[in-house]
Amino acid sequence: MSRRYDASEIEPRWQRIWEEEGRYAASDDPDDPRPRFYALDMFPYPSGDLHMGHAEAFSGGDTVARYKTMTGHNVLHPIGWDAFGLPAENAAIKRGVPPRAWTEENIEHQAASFRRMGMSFDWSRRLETCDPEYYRWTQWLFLRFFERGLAYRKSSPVNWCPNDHTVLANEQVIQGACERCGARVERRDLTQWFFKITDYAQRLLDDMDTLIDWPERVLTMQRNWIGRSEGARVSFTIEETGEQIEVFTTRPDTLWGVTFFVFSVEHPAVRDLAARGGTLAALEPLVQEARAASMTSHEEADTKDGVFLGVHAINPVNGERIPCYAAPYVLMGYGTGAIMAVPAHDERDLAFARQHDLPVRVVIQPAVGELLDGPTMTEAYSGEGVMVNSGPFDGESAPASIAKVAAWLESEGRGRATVNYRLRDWLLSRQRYWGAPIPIIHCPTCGEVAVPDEDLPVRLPDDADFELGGESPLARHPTWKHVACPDCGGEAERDTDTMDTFVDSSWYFFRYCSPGYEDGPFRAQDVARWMPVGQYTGGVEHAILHLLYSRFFTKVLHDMELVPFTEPFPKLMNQGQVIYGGASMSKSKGNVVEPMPLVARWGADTIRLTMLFAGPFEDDIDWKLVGGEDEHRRPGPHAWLGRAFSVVADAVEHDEAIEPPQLVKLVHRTVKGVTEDLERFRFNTAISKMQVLTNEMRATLDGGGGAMAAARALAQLLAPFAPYAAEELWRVELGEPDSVHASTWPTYDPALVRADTVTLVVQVDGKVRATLEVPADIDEAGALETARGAEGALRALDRRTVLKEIVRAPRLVNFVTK
RNA sequence: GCCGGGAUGGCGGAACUGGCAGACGCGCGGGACUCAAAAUCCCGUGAGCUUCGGCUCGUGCGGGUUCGACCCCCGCUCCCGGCACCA
Repeated sequence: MSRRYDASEIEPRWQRIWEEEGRYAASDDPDDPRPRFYALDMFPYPSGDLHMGHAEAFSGGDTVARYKTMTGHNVLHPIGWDAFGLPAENAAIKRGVPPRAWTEENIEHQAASFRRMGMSFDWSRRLETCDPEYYRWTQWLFLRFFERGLAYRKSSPVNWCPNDHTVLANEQVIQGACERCGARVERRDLTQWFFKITDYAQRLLDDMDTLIDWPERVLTMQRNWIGRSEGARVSFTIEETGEQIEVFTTRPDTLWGVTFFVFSVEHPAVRDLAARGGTLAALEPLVQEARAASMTSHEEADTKDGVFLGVHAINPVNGERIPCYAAPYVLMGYGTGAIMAVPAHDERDLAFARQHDLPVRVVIQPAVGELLDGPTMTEAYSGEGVMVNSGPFDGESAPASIAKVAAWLESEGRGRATVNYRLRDWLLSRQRYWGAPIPIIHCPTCGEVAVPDEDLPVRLPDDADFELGGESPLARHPTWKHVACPDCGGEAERDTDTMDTFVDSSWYFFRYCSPGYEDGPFRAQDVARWMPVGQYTGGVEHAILHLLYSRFFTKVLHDMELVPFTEPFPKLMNQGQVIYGGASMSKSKGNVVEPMPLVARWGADTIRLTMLFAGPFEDDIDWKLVGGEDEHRRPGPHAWLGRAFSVVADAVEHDEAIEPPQLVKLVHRTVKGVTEDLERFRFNTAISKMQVLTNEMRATLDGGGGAMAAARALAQLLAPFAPYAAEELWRVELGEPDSVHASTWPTYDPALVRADTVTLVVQVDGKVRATLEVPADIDEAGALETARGAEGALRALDRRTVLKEIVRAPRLVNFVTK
């Protein structure tokens, strides 16, 4: 009756044929009339083979790309590799394999797996960031940033990973530990390269309003990371030295409540002040402790710790003399590294005040009748209220008065309104080998000199020594760094650091538009045609790092007039994680499931469908629950594909049988539903609708009816999800000459989608008492009439008085009796 | 602590604008086919009660709005994720 569904035979056959046919190449023909669509997946990092996360993300991305192709778009669906980075270098150290060899091997492995998965990539645009023809342009972009003052070198305290022997960006430090290896991050003072992303803080924030198709959580994370706060800078004078020290505060309305002053222990003025006040010995341990901690996290410190510096500050608003402290709870990395302490209205200041017996003065009273008392209060009050003890501002309501106070400070020359951001400049130097060398030459006479564009790329030497310790591999290389200065010709040295790999990944999506272009990173007209990206798909782990950096790069390129837009990815879709047994997969837990063995066992289509059917794309998938406890048990989607083959084969066998109108209508409804679901990336419900169609086809065929139109629609609707099975159904079972993936997405007739009859629900007091099939175009009177006659309603209404009738023809009638 | 997202059968999930809660699938139970098993197909499957007609309860908890609430409002609990002394 029906042939057996055998993915292991079907899939490799079509994979080969598709490659011979050269499908999936995007057209750069400017006369191609089709609208363009750029379907982009976050490019993978080549460590080992594909994992379940890749399988999930790329299954979704490929479904979108294939759907867009079938709906008449000229689709750009490229693939490449984020190929620089530490794991390659660590593998080299551990196993003696050169980083390039290790990387290439993994890439070939992953590329083969992607092909096996049936991904519709345009392989002709494939790129790798470790290719000199790619990093040449990474370096070129660095030099453009350098020219514009957006790449600069400075000495600053930085995060140092003692395990990976390199510095890290703030974004790569998670709770005081290295994002990559988990080692405790140390603080070091080093001279390093930075990108001036802080210049773009406000634009990065403002333009988020246009990213309406981004997940809310990603926008929130970026907003928090940029961390804009409005407030004021106020200058305090140190009584003993006459120095002016600035603080940043979001609450200038509490200035009259300042009772002490606190420096970060790392504040540049602290040592001298402590020396002056005779408290250097007490300060020293706190300084040492801070040094040991990372840049971003001081979690070891207690808010109550701190030492008196022996000096005093003068409050500019009332001339009061207040003691100065140094304390670890004040961060050097935020604001000015010094704060005015208002213990009555700030929790941390209050804790410190109580510990050190400092006065607490209330300057905001909440409301009449609930007066706060400084000496006895146990909780700081940061809410709204009326200003008291605040000189000219007594009686004003706070914090509404902030703008007024800031204006007053400015007119008095004691401060000014300002905006502060948490965002720091992007530290991009890495003291490692496997990255794009920073194209700068340090000349004893000319200083920092850009490598001339024509000398790019600055190539990595093949014969570096990767052993850890001492200097970085490039610094240690016997000849590599020695060059003549491009300006004066004198002896000079190359910068021996490489760039953070996030620099490579901040522009790869532009390169896909102009693969192999030799006169720049991309051709402006190619980018203008293809971009911004139509749909970007990838993991939420890039919510801050990659996505913020790429937005920054795009804005800089826009300012350079190289691209006509300011946001690269207007639409973003985050797939959920694939976990196992409620926990993320990890070797140490022994719960890692690999996708490729499952593909070998059940076929790529089944694995793709299992992932997309398991739930909403953005939700996590627990493979233990959806993949089945027993790996030998046939997955549900595999059984469904088997049924699909059997119904299509039956339909063909009985193609002379009449296709009943209910089935034809269901086909149209299914086309409509699947189309709408795809537009909203609701893959799970799209698949369920196809399953309903399959079930109905089975029933129809069993009843002697035909199902040819349904079979054709099913093959086409299935194509974006299960490309191999759909192709087999289309070309082999249905005998179509050309690929299903080149066919035009089916359309539906709205007249056929509309139902002739609908279910009328009859309620009594909101409870369902009967359901009746009624004509879809029934009017209110007819609906009411019909409902009155319903048996269930009559019974329920027995001896009750109907007070009101709610009629919503044709769906519902509700009799209200009380 | 702050911010964001959640909580629906044994399980994954569905319910689009406030109108039949549980689509579809998994699992489980029963049956057909088979010497048998696997595969496949058919039927059943929220809970309790039932005179087998139905009835009652049911979407984390407590209130509210409404003819009607998984959906809207107020107050909680718990879970997941992010940030975390941000002045």
